[in-house]
Amino acid sequence: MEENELDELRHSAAHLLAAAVKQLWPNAKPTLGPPIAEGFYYDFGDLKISEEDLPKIEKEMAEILPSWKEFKRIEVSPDESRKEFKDNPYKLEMIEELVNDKQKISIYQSGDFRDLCRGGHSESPAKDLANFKLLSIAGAYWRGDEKNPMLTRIYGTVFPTKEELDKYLAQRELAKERDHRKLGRELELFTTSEAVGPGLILWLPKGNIIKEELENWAKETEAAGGYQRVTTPHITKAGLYETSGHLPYYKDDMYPPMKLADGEEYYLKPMNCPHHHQIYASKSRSYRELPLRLAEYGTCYRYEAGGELFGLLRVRGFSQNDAHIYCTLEQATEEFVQVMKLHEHYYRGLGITDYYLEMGLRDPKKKDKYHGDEKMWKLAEELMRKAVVQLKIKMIEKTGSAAFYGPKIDFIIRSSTGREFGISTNQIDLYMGERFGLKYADKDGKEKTPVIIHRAPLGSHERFIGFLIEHFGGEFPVWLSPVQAVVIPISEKFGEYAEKVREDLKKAGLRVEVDGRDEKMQAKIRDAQLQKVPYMLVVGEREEKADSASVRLRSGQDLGEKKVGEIANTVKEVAASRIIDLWP
RNA sequence: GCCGGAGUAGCUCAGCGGUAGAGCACUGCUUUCGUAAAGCAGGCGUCGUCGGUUCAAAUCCGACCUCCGGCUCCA
Repeated sequence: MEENELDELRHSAAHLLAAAVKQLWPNAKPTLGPPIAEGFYYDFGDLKISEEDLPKIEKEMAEILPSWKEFKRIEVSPDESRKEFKDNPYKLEMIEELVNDKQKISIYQSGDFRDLCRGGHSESPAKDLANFKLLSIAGAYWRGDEKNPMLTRIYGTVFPTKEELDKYLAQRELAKERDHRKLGRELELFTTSEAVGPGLILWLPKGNIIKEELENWAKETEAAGGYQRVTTPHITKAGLYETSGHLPYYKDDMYPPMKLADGEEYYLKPMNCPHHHQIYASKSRSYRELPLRLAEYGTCYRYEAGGELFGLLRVRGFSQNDAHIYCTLEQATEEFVQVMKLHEHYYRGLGITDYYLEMGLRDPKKKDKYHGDEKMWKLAEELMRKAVVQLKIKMIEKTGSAAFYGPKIDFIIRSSTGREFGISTNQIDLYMGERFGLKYADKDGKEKTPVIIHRAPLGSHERFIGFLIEHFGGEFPVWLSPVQAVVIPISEKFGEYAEKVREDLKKAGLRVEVDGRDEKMQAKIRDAQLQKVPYMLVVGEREEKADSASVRLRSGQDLGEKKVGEIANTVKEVAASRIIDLWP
């Protein structure tokens, strides 16, 4: 089915939903009901319902549906429409907008239900709309503006066939199973504590292994890419953010300052850039030093609004895979290309194939929200576009989502559950160098201001690991697996041999545990399986005699008996090469 | 921050005015086992916090905190 046909189907289902709601709650005020990526929603004013009402609404929808032979378009005059929707201030507002824009006003009628609508419906709704399902209920601001009243939104979906609907619902279930918050608890990766504070992640030993492995990878990769590592403190004087210009924009999103006895105010750092700029400024720089690439897993704190917090994906404290590249204007595009390639290198390594770019541009109606002159904005955009063109990565544009000091390019990656993660923000920044008075001596002896590239390919540990958990469903590649192998003695008699196998593998640098509990082998396999341990090494009499272990992969595959030396070498190789396969 | 929902054992959840429950996990004993759960026994809790109503509150009411579904926001 064509995309717009699917949209028509979904938009039609939104009408059906509104009809059912009107039937059940005559005072409800339908507002807007568009199709969205995975279905549709309809927003209602003056409707107070809960999830338990959804089946009732579905039933009503099913009852109404057979009477919907078609959508009939009726053009009406402004006055007629004002009269018809006199009780619905939201529709009246839309009518006035249509009148102002000199647009025709149309009403679509299906069965007994009439709705103000510009059209785009299925041809024979009674037939087409059978496979719908209401999914959830939520609040949403009228017109998406938080100053407006809160409406009640009902989400649903519809598909041309029952098979497609079932498939979609199964996918939703899978995503639920893979939710990083659920797996994070079950696999003992991270936790939070009310005593510590919301949005502040406590990494458990197993989660910390993933964090450190990633960090080591980034350090290695970036060292090879010419980055130098630095470390900067977590707090800083308010003046630094006055210089950067962030303070007026982000004061409310920062933890309030600590006031010292001498009157000085210190903030927890919400980003690393200004600190790195201070390192740049610590001595006089020559063009010969450029590009100067300063990298740090910098820990930042942002006081995100309470309702924003979400597992590992939106937190108040996070460690960013951050770096700033100081370079000449001529070097900027090539450096930016390298940064993009670095992203792709990381993604390839983790089997992430589904990603695209989003370019954040200024909202042309709100130019006073941004700093810097027209020329600077145009040039920054141009330099970044030049880089993107070379890489042929799909890019969409989004007006209004630039930083206050320049356009930006975000990488959006999609996990195997379909969830999208905005993972890294990149910029060619022609503004902050000036603002911080950064200089270098050029060939001709003149002082010039460096261009600054901001980049963080792996985003923050928190969000990136949140992504990885869902992407792999907890089945991490061997190099990231907190426990790489479990030795399972089939009875207590082989406990000693199991310990010896563990020692041998430990010597090879692997993370191995022995499950020495007084349980049946089947139970131990089940538990290792639930912990998603890549290798289960079963040992009994045969293995003890042969200095071997029977290898079961978490895929369920039984590789049979292998010499301990071979297992150690193979697993060591698999881990060291950071591949995703378990047994090449 | 806003709308809606929820907080009971480590986890999943039942109980909804009259002395706190189950399964899993945990501990002990029996069992010594060949590729996804052996059996028996035992300990398990300020029922999110504070306040109120009541002879009596996990249960009813209020405020706050935290979490969940969204909205808005994300340097």
